[in-house]
Amino acid sequence: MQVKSNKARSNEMRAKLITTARDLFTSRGYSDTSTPEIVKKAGVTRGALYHHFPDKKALFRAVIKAEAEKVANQIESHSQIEGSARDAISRGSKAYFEAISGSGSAALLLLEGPAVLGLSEMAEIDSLTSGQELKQGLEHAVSQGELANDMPIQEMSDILSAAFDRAALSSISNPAKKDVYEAAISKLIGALFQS
Amino acid sequence: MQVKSNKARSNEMRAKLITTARDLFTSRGYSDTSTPEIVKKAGVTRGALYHHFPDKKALFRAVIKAEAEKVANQIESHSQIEGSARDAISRGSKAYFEAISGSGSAALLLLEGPAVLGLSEMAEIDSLTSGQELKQGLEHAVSQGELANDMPIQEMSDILSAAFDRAALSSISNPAKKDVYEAAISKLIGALFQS
DNA sequence: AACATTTACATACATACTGAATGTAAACTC
DNA sequence: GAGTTTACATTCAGTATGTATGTAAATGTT
Repeated sequence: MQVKSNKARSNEMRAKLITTARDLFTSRGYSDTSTPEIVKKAGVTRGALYHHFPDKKALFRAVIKAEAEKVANQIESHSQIEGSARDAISRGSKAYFEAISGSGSAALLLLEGPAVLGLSEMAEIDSLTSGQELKQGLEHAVSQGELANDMPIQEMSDILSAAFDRAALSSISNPAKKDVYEAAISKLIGALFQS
Repeated sequence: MQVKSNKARSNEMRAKLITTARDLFTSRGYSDTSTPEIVKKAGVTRGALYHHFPDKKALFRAVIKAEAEKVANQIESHSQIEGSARDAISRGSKAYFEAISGSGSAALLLLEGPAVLGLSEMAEIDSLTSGQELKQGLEHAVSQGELANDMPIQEMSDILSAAFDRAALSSISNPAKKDVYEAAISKLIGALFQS
């Protein structure tokens, strides 16, 4: 009689490694977190880690993907598509702002991720999770005539999301100014729609 | 009779280490560049490196500061303070965009720097070099009545510069779209001033 | 149900890197 | 010009990554 199936064992091991690594990467950063530390805290050996992940970077990638999905889920649960396109974007950006600044892993997603995996891979991960929402919002706004149709949607969405990311990061290192950053974002969106 | 003064030796050694490290950090990133590699390419030993810099991160910091100054100098040589505040900001942002995307070390300054040194230290370095220009431009615009006086200048400058940075990075990984990103930035600035 | 094979992991090892300690020749000080 | 400091080179200790190997349990086969 078997105690546990291989698939279950693997899933549990992967989950344990990912969540443990997440905590350490979050508190100490990628390069200052060693694989011996991770496995020690997880109560396993490096053999397990290197059985499931080809290298340390792959574990990091898995952590980033899991976190990106968490953020995406939280956003989705707070987004409705009603009212004007502008309102939808305002709500969406606010939801993103809250989700990422409350996630406890903003630095991971917005600083370490791009540096370790590169911008293009991060963009790919984002596009699979939450990155599409803003772009779709802008598309909708253009199709509704709320924005000029010469708007470069992809690129504007790209640079706007960078502005949102920075607002979230700055809010975290300076919580007293969170409202001001939120206001700055609102102003920016408002300006875009008024022009 | 002495051949070379100590001060000169030190300056030359530091310069050699910094420029060599710059090239390697740029092409392979911070963590994938080892100090043995750096000193080998520079034709010296690790003793020299650790004599001049307390650790690898300090060398990286010196590289970043040198690059930030380069960018700042290039911007300064292209900036004039004439015309409206809005025009000044437009020209300034364009100068920044050109300087950073042509510097060959955009990824270093915008991706590795924040991840390795942290956002707050990078903000400090920026403030000593080029980071003040946008903020001053916005201040000027408010004082001239070109922008509403309830504008949160510091925070808007912060998130706008993040948008500029992203535009530069995206332009580098997708050079065909450079003009479009430039246009997106112009549009964003224009929107801010029109509202 | 018995045997063969694959999976999941632990252990052991080779290699490489960081940073500190130590040594030495040249430059500066008085 | 003797003593001290500076600028490096060399050596060493500790630790990290990734790989090779070993082993027990699970799974597949007949």
